[in-house]
Amino acid sequence: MALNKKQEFSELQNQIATFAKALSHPARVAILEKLADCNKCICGDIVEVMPLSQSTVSQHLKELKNAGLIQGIIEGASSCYCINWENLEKELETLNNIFSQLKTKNDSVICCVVKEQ
Amino acid sequence: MALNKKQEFSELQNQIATFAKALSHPARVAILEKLADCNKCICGDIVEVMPLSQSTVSQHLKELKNAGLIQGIIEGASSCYCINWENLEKELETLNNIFSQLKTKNDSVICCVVKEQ
DNA sequence: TTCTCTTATCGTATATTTACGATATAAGAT
DNA sequence: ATCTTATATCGTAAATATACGATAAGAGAA
Repeated sequence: MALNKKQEFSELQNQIATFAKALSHPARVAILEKLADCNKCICGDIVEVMPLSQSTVSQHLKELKNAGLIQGIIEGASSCYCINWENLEKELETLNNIFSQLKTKNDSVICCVVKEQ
Repeated sequence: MALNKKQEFSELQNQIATFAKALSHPARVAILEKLADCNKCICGDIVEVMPLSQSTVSQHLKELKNAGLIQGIIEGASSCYCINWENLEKELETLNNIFSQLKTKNDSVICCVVKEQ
């Protein structure tokens, strides 16, 4: 079957999973690094430094855009991409917050003791 | 085709992608929340609160374990799972570090200007 | 207009992920 | 020894992701 059970989880759980999924391929991490690095952010420049075809890079760009982590604008014949820092930092904060909350909870609880081996 | 190109990316890019992939399904986020919350961490307790079958939950637990985010020990007939905070926090820090470094770089650069629309 | 250049999308093949039921395994109870 | 209980693994079906070449679409040059 492999039915989609994602809607059975909370909004927040899905939000974190969606953000993480956007970062779950090294090519997309590499694209974000390149976008932060280059001062023109032209699609072709990204393709040039990636070990992937133009169409595959375009697909990864689309996924990052859908996740809200980057923005793209058309500049004549080419497209210019930028990191959407507002969203990216918001997502990062959500991720950090949830784990620091969990840590606090976990510290006050006697959980299974893992013996050193 | 769909050849695996992951080894063409850097160690760090792959490390981040692997961590993100572990968090890229809401069920695995839910498991981490449950592990932080319950004070017994028995596999069956997790299965009970999840909208998934025992075998599927077991599979997700295995992935979290492979990513180093949780640890499991056998306690008689059942298994007890715990969050591996040391690894989890290390991975989170790596993620935070890379983006704060990128942000610093990006701030000093004239990137494509996105017009407000 | 026609040619070229750039990027997005389509079609498609393959790989991986997700999900479940069935089964194996191992511990504890009877 | 047999039964039960708990969990991991196997087998498998379906969904999704990854990757590429081909093609479409739109801009700018000739």
